[in-house]
Amino acid sequence: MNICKKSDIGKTLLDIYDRLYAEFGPRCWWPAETPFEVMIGAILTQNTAWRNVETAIENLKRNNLLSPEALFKASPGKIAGLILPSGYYNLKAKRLKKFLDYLFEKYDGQPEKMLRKRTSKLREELLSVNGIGPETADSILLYALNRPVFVVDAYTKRIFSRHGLIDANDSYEQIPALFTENLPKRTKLYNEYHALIVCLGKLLCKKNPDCPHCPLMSLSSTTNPPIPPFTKGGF
DNA sequence: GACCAGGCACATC
DNA sequence: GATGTGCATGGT
Repeated sequence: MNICKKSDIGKTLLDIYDRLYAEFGPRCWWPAETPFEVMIGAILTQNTAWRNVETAIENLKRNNLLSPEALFKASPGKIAGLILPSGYYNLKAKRLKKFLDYLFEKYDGQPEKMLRKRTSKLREELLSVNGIGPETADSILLYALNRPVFVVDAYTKRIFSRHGLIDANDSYEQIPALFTENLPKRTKLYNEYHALIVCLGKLLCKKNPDCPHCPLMSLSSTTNPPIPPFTKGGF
């Protein structure tokens, strides 16, 4: 993973957070009106730009389908037509239906009932739903259910491996430990931190991995390899 | 026209 | 276990 002492890693992680916060300010994630909307957005944004997801969510709202009951009753074909702008619409329509099947089977279609269950059990359940992987499950836990879970995405891996804090070969399950074992276990901190990482990741110059505008560049030694180019597939 | 975006499941080796 | 591929629209 890395060779720094634990206390040093914690200080470095907080330093990075402070720099990002100073650069970008509070991100106030997740951009949604209800926990259910967060859950739907988490599925729709899989490998998709958020602006396209916004259009899809607006379509669902306009058709009064952004409630568990309405979406549960809607046909996959109807849903696919409305979420078309988010891409992978047939696939995502099926994934939404699978998630709603789970929500109704376990929680009577009421997301607030999920709050009664332990985080580890909820994560296990979410991962068992076809179409919900680690990042989507953790996004739901953190942003919809306010659990202190650190969300890792391709940006996190790219940026923190660049700065030598994780290994580029670390699995998804290894990376959150860097944060949860070295930072205070606070939902609000994890919420902002991940949102700030995404904000930075979007801005980094794709064609110039050593982007001099990156607010973290002074953390890097000259021996660090350049940020690897983004590759499809993630983990 | 090429590349990328707040992944995931499945097939193949 | 690791790697490759399909899923797909819309912005740059």
